[in-house]
Amino acid sequence: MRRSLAESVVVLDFETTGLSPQYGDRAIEIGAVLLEEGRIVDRFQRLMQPGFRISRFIESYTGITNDMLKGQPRCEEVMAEFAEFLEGRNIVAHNASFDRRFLEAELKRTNRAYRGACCCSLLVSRRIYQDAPNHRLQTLVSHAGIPRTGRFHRALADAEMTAQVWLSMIERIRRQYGIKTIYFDQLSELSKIDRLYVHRYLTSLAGGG
DNA sequence: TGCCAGGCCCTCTTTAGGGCCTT
Repeated sequence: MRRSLAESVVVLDFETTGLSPQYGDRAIEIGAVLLEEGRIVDRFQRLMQPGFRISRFIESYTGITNDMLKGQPRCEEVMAEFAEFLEGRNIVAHNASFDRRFLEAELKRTNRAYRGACCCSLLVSRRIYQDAPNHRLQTLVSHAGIPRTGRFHRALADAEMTAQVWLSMIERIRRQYGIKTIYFDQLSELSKIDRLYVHRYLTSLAGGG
């Protein structure tokens, strides 16, 4: 894995027709922001046609309607464009296993593959915001005092707010442990360790050990 | 349509079950 700053990543979010690409679900919207040294420097947002009508539940859940999807490009076209935006950078997503499954499934249809690393803001938040009432994106935005940038469950708004939650967690670690520079792979490691050992792990980073 | 998938995480656990997250 290329060692990159934790604040220099692509934060990604998909809206989809359901929960499982293996059972035929497809992406209908992708939203992503490019973070460079803690600032949003680029954005990517596209609606796309999944090839079939979406359910009323998804229309209601996302606010994306079948009418809105008429005339939009097919997933394959959008994913080819997004692959250039991504350029092998590391990814952050809220419940990243979900977005990664769709990313890989949709890229595969264009004979591409994602080879970068992926870190889950949900898993990190369970360790950094152990005091939050729950770890849904909407709750964390409120818990961290982050302003809403749009409608929840739309891809770009969710990607932007996930990015702000991500930066907020990094800032909390910095402030609490006096760590100047945090790397992506260190937060990736943090997302896997037992919650009981979070303090010990971050203290070791602060000490350079 | 949202019971459906998959992975994490807790506990009444580890030879398991169920809640939390994502759409």
